[in-house]
Amino acid sequence: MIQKLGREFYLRDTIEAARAALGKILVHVTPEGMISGRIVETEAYLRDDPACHACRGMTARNAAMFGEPGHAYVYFTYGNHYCLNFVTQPAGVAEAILIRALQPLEGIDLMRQNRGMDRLENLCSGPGKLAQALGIDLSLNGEDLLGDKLYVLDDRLDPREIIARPRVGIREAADKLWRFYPAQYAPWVSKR
DNA sequence: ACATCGATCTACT
DNA sequence: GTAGATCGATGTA
Repeated sequence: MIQKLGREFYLRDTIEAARAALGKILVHVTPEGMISGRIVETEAYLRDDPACHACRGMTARNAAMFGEPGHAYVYFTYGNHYCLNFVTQPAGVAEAILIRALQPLEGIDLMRQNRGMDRLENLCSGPGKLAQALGIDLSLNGEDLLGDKLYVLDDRLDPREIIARPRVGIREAADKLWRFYPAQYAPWVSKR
């Protein structure tokens, strides 16, 4: 029986959570139908990390990161794209994991429609892409991941090697290997 | 007020 | 491999 992840999954060390999220299934229930995919790439953002949106305190944009764990933090960037994060750690500790790629599972026709792209490997292989494919925007910022609209299902990941690399698109803390993906899912991730 | 730039993606060369 | 899109958040005046 596959279960929705509980609050305790998110209430812990963010790097551990970023690794543990690999293999889990992200589900968005939309009016057009259910869209889901397996999480195959994550990045950890910690409170004192200069690359983290919250490292200089709370603003209107990053407020969700300071809230309860197990909620979504969605932000808009580059004038075009939304990115989805899961808030970790207790309220007041602003940390999160960025969901960077999915292996498409359900609602693939909807994904193709939302993306205007056909190739399966190009539907969710990047944070902006997967948000577009799943129809995720700012209306889901702060959404409870234990609700019925946007949630995460537990699943087993083959206990093979998880690869750790520097995070993508940041200048600071380039020495930190806080981007994770399982070797066997490399075809679905944003970059090798 | 104004300038800069970003946890990106696509199209084009 | 590189440029252009596109706009809100943030920093500087």
